[in-house]
Amino acid sequence: MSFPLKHHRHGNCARSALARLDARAKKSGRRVTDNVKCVLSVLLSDHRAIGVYDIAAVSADHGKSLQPVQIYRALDTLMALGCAHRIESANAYLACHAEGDCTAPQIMICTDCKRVAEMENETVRAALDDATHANGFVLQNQHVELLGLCPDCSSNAVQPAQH
Amino acid sequence: MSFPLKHHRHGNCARSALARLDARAKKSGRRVTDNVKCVLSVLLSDHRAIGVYDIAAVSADHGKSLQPVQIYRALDTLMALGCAHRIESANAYLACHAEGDCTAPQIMICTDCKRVAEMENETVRAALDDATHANGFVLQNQHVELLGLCPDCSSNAVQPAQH
DNA sequence: GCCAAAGTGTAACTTTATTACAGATTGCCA
DNA sequence: TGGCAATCTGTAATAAAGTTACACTTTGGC
Repeated sequence: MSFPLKHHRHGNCARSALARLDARAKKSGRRVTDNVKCVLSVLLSDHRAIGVYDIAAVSADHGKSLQPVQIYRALDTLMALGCAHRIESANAYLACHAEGDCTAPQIMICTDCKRVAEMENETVRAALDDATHANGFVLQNQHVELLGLCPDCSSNAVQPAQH
Repeated sequence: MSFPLKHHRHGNCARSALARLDARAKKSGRRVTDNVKCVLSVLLSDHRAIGVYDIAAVSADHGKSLQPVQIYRALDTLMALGCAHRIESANAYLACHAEGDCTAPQIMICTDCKRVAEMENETVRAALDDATHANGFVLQNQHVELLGLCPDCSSNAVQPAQH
């Protein structure tokens, strides 16, 4: 999933993410509890990564007060179900917007507007497999975080009058 | 640079890393202060990543007591000179063992013995360039951290008697 | 309706990283 | 050569991120 269009119907993409959570939880025998749903809703409110203590603040604003440990637990569930990702370089978390299984996404992070987009590029995956294999390394898991400018911000950058 | 052989001459690879630090500092007009040299020495003592508070402990054992902020400052210098890398997924730091400029390494981390190796694979780099470009994303910087088993640990895994 | 598994809530605490600020050192050049 | 700006140092306090411990509650299967 690439960067969303400026005026995309965000309600739809949030709704389908919640539906995926339900489906996957059922399949794996986990419960979709209030806390989990609440944390995912906060993550879904934006295509940006958000830290745990900010999740707590937003969630408190919405009338549901959660302690850090409760949010970490909810995030563990969401990540186990592939419904959220952790951005290592930002100590922050992100709702997954991919339709299918999204186990090893490459994550693009705009250094300007902070929006985040995932992709699962087959060529990148194959190149990483080959390169690690050539070193005798058995690849199990990966964190690929790409920093740069999203389409909107890079076109603004060459037209500074629009800032 | 791939995983070191078990009995490689570690003194040599540490010495050449310190020489690179001197050369690069001279070129960039920075000073190689005691603190910087001390922190790099600690990093060079192992092909594993080490956290700041552990660097402090090791360095104190060696008779040089450093506060966290002093170590963070030294690491900033080392990273700016390409002599150290941060492992985002471990909140830990690593001496760079590459000979040339090492601005965007792919880092392999053994989940068993914790040793770390860098590579700068051209095919991976090109694949990431292409994939981001196809999304209209201007790539500036990247964190590629690959978790798995190093050659030694993966061969042990299929011969459990050797554990 | 009982029981084990899973989830909740609260508190204290550990680990990682940053801010603030006053003082010392260095290298340049006037 | 001595003064000054830039850089580096040391200390303390604090912020931010993540974990542990533990007693309690809910849930779903039998």
